[in-house]
Amino acid sequence: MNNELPYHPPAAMADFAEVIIPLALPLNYTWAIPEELKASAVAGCRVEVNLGKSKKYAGVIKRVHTTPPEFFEAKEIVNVLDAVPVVFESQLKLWEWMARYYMCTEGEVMAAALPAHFKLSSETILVFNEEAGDDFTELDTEAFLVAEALLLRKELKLSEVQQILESNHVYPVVNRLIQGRICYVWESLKESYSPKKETFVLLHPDYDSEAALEQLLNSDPRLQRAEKQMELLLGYLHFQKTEGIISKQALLKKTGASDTQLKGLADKGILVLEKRAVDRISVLPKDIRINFKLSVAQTAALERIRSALEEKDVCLLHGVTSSGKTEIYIHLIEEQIRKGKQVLYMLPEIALTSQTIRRLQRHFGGHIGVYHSRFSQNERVEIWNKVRDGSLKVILGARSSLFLPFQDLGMIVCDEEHDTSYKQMEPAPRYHARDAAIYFASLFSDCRVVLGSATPSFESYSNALNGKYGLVLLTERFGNIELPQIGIMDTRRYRSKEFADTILFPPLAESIGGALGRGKQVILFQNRRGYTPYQRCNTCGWVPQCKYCDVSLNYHKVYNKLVCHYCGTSYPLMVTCPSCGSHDFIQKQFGTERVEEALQELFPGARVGRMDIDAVRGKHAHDQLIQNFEQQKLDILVGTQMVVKGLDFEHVELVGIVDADGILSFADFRVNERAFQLMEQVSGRAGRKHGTGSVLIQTTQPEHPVLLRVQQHEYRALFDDELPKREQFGYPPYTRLIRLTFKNKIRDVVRDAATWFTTGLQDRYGNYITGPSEPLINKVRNQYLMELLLKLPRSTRLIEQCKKDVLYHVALLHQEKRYRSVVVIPDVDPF
DNA sequence: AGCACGCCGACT
DNA sequence: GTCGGCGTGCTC
Repeated sequence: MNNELPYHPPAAMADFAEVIIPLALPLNYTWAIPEELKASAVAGCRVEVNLGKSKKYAGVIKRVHTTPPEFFEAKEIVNVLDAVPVVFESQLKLWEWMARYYMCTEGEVMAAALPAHFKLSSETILVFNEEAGDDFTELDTEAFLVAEALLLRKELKLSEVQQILESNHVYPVVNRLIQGRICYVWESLKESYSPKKETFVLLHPDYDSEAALEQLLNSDPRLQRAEKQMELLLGYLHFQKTEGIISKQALLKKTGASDTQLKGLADKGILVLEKRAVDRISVLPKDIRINFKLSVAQTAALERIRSALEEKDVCLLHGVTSSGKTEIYIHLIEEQIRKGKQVLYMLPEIALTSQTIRRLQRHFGGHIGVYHSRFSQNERVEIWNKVRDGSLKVILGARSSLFLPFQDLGMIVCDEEHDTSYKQMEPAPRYHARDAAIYFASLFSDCRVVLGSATPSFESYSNALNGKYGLVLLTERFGNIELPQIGIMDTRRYRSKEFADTILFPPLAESIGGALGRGKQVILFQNRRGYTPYQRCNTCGWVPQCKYCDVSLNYHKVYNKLVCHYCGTSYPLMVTCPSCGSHDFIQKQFGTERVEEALQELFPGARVGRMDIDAVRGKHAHDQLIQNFEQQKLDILVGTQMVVKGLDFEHVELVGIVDADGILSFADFRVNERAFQLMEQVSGRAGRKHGTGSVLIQTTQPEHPVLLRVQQHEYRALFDDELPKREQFGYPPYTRLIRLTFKNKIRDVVRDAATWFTTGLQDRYGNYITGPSEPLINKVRNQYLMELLLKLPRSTRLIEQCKKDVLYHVALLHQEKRYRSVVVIPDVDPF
């Protein structure tokens, strides 16, 4: 990897700019810099450019130079949109690296990196041609309607034309209007970030002097008969003295006055109402408060991390659940802030609850900023700017926070580093935030990475064992709480008819009852959402399928509908079987909703909460649910993966894993690693503060080796069990994977394309190719799929070469007429 | 990603 | 005959 940036000539001399456009263009385009913009067109700034016939985009200048393009005439940049670059050189380097490593375009990276509000949209506007007059009799009905509106309004957005015509197909009409010279088209870039405005109350400058104010209060005739207004004014003066500037909202709330009273004072010119832009991010005092003591074990771990980071760029902290890793991070973060450096603290999206945020804020106050997908675009722009100008020192964020414009980064913490949500699956860039973070850190002079997990990914763990990363172990739970007792329960004992519909078998049911009886809480983990996986014809066994995807539909009880979990399409319930005409449908039961229902039958008094994407879809629903459980307003929490993520509940005594078989039967080389991580993490939710908790696992394979490892909390042993198999079958960490997905709406075409493509790679990479094969789900959104897996030895040179060859062969494939429309999606390090 | 261009089926 | 469906190629 070449980290050297090309030499930048002084800005004043540069005539051309290489610009990244937020599109999947295979290479960056060049625009000419007009004389008047030469001073302001610098790398990292956004520019407004024309692309194609009429479209405008806001792109980012990657570099400026003096080499005129050979094969085309460069168009001129229309405008420079930023006085200060929105991104620094290090972001541009990260984008470039990501595009190369993950085989996508820089434009795709840019689209993912920038908050939507920086990616200005071009909005077509129709402008009325004044010379057209007002005789529209020659026009057809539709064009007439639009012309009338234009005559009246002079300008119309394309979206407004759509409204007028009640149709999305307005282009022909617009074309006719342009042909008839009724209007012309104007493309304007619209800045969509708008600062939040709040109305503030000020005293009119006439009363700035003590004397004038006194006169106003004592003898102004306008206030003599307005008792309420006088009251409000006095209230205002009081708050102004104690709190300085006050907003209208706050004033009215504190004084209990009405809007009318305030307006009265404003109309008399005594008070002034003024709209001002305010920060959306509430400002906390910027102090650092470390008011806890590390345990002996934590202190030792902290020391070892420090010394490991003197030699290595990355250190893996392998600490059992509840060992207090966060406190260690807090100390590490504090050191960086004191040095004036910035820190990025990454967590899986779902773990970014207000619980975690508040915890960090308690220590770092206003130094900390939070960045994740539930924030509005306006909020993201504000955080972006504060990271860029250095006023935020610590960012607590999900994977996309890696893209923030850090200038002086001293450390990146990647907590729960094994978590698969660090990998973006769809769309491009399909990057892994942990791996990209390690590259990103290398761009700064002195920036280290700390990875933390109770169940490290095998990749990271083997990097630690082979000395590439430092390794620090923390084997003791904070406060010396013991790890939970894990019971494995063989459900094959309950095969008789009477248990046909049972999902919570007697031992688990009894344990739940016991815990509830002691006033304790219970978490039940069920790996599947929805009520039941499918509806099935009881006569012929037919199962309803999605029209666009090759999957069975899931039944959702709340909506009383069938839903496809791949494309989201919902269908009404089946009444008649299309295959045999029977009306007898059964619902094979499971899923979180079914567990919830079983609980209500067994424990009618218990307060049960359900946590899965369906139940917590709203913005704050997830937080709310956690809070309710935390405050013991709920007794039992039933959930999918979501309950696993870094939550800390004091009163949970029992964790039940309803169906371990489902977890153990995934068809993936990583099943065992995953299953262990999942079960170990769920178990970690038990007994975090008051005594030992217990875990009960329901399974039909009680002798399964992974379950035995889980039972003994033997991470290392599991790693040692699994690694030889990885080596034998050529999987990570011994190899690097690249998965290629082929997509087309004709099944035979994808199949042949995949085979044709594979043949092309056979010569060089024959030994490393698995497939092509049809994936388990072979059709999604009406497109048939084929997959090819490349298992490459870990030689950077070979991998780089292979990526180039793959792209070249994709180009060759597209030269074949039959395969022209086959889409090939590379996924590097798929998960 | 748009959007224009161009080539085949069902309509005034 | 043409209107409009979508498959294909191009944008500095």
